[in-house]
Amino acid sequence: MTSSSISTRKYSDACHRIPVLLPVQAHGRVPFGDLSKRLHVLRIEPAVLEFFMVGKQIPLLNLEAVAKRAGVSTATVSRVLNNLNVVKGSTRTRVLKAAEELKYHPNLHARSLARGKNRTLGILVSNMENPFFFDIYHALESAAHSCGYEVVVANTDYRSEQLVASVRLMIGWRVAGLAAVVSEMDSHLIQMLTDSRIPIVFYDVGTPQKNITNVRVDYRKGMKKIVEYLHSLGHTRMAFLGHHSTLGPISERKKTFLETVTRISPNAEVHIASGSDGLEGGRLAARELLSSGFDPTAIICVNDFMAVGVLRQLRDQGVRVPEEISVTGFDNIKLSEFCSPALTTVHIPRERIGQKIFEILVPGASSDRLAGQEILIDPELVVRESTSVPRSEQAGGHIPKRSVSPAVVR
Amino acid sequence: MTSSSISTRKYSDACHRIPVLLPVQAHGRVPFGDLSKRLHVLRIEPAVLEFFMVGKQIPLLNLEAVAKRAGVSTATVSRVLNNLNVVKGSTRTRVLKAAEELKYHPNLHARSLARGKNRTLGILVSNMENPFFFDIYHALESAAHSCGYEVVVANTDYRSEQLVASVRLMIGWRVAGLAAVVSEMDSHLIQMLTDSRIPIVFYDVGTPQKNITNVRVDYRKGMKKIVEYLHSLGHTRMAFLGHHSTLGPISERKKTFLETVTRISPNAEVHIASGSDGLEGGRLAARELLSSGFDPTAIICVNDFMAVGVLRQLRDQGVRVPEEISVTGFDNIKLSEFCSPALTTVHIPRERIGQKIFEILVPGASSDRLAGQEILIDPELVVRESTSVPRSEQAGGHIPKRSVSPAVVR
DNA sequence: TAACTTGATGTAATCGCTTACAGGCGGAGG
DNA sequence: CCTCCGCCTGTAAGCGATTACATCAAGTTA
Repeated sequence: MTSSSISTRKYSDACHRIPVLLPVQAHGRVPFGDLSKRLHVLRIEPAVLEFFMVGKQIPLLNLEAVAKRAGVSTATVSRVLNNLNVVKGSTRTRVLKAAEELKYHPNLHARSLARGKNRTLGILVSNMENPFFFDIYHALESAAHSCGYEVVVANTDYRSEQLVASVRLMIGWRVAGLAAVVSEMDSHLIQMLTDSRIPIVFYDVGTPQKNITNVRVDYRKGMKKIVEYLHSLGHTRMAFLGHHSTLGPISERKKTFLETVTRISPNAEVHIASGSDGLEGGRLAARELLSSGFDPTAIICVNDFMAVGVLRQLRDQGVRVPEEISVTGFDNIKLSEFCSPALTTVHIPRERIGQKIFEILVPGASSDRLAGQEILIDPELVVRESTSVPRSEQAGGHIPKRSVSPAVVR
Repeated sequence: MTSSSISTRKYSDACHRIPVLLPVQAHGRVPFGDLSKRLHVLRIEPAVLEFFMVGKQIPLLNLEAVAKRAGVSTATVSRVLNNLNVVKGSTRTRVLKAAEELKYHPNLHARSLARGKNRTLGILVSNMENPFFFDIYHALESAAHSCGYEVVVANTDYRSEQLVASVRLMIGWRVAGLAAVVSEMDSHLIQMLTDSRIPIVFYDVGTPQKNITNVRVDYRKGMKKIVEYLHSLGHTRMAFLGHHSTLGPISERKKTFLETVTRISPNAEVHIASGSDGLEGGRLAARELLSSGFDPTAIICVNDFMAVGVLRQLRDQGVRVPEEISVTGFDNIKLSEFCSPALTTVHIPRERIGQKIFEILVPGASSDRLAGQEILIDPELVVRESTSVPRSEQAGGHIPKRSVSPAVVR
């Protein structure tokens, strides 16, 4: 104990978290600069201090505690908890009892780290509020749970910076597989995912590669079915209502619409309009469309959400559907069956897509080799109440016929 | 090299994952039992074999690789990546360059483990498809992201065994805080969560404790507003449509309905009916209600989802809303604004709830001390198109008045 | 210049778990 | 009886980060 010099230099890497400077004493004098300046560091707003003082989370029990209580080694406890059947029955029950009494829950981070792998899948979706995305997520999760896998979701809100953050997160979590069901993917991110060597499934974006599979729905076929159906009813003045997205599926629907119309109904008049996604988007777009001078007999919407917004707006303006204008959606979300009038739309089998994604991501979940391929899924036309023969034909004395096409009715 | 005895006994704990038994040779003879019996173990279905052969995930780069490339120690790399400003500028850029080139992503499991804490919050919801739950989740996530926190969701599907699994998972992940926005919580689980010492927020269940906060909406007040409003319009034959749930909020709404009716309108006739949750539930319940003999002038639904189902069913049966029957919902989900007629309902401020939950869970996010308390949030009546004076009054020559009550209109 | 501080970085312990490997022990084979 | 096998369990080395402490050079004070 040399009382000559007590130099308590306290240095910590974690200074950004608990920035405490202890007073420094050397030869009994105040060294170097003004001490009060340093102590100032300690004068922190109470709220801020509390924020910084978020200490280590009180550690829960660990394997060792259980092992000690059961009188065995950590290895044995681990073996019991992992259901390795190499442990003697009596030891096993003793361990389980100890774990139960201590209310032990294994630390999954430590487990993932030690195992070097885990049973967690990630899924990126643009908008969980949209039942379309939800259904895929839900089907994926069901399949996963039945095989002991977990699923973590990231909702990107259609914001690409959020998407980047989510991708980083998923890679950081070292998920065993990742499903990207988003519309805002760009090549830079695809590269990042490829590099990560995590098995990936893209929905509707990109091309298959080594660890990348592509699941896509044949939108062209679906849009063709709609246009052909409307054509068979006799519609010639059609408006297509899209939304502002330059990306794949959306523009593909628009393109197919145009192609099909010009092919099967060369004399048709066509109008293309856009709004933002969602209910309000459809509503506003419909208002603009009706005041634009173009007088459609049918409005083909890029998805059900917009279509429901359109229905709402038409109703407000006193336009009867389908007598005056027919409206169609796309996706067949649940809502489309319950809005009024019920929506004629195209069904996309979300459950099958989610299931398929799981089979692709988890090797051994399916007997087929699916990874690295492109998987195409067929949509179906669903005819409900929002479409009928156009008003000119009705005026001409035709009886509105509903069973014109061989469409599926559900 | 003793050629006398080559005993290659291969034993591995991981036998449940890669159950390979190598042939055993001792003194050149086949020992103990029939060798073919053991080799049989090797004869495995190819698919199964592949399943078991899921090797270690190819390790991504780790800190050490980056450190080596940059010519520094792992400590320095860690300091750079954590933005500790103790590192020299030139070193810093060198490290960042190396990390970039190697496409390094830190392993978040290792980070959580080493730090003993993390910035992840968990949220349990009964049904993400219900926009009510989604909105809370979404608000929570927004608040979290703006403070560098992540959010993981677990969807329990109203299944209690799923809830138990999710709680286990969250505890295993050592989330920094957990929001339980579920209706199927039981005391056993609450105990489990209390024991975990994780900060918890319950929505509408349980009582505040040490690490448990309770956020609840004053449903009584909301239901009172609805009944009073209908009463002021002149309704006297009201039906309440609930769903089969013995739990808190649902039965509370029913109870308050009954209390309020008997208090302010003692002569009213009342009918209580039930269905399952959701659109179909409402639809079926409405059908049963109408064929029950009771002839209501107003149907008060326990939530908007059921109300929309009811609207749909009434429309199918040719009953006009609100002229013949008024319908009200509860929650003010987005759909209630877009269905037809737009629904009179009670607005629950989900954004504020989500935001509040974050402030409670993360110490320092708010200046108030919120943890361990009970927080009560006020709902508001939203009058739209689905309610009006009852038909008897209309027949009596009254002019339907919309502005009877001081309700908020949005 | 001696004594001390500061800045920048390396060394190594640690987080909680998994699992390869090393015994100990009892029973079967010869 | 000796040998070997298989069952069961313990020991200890990782997994990939964080961070307390040590170190060393350069700068500052008196």
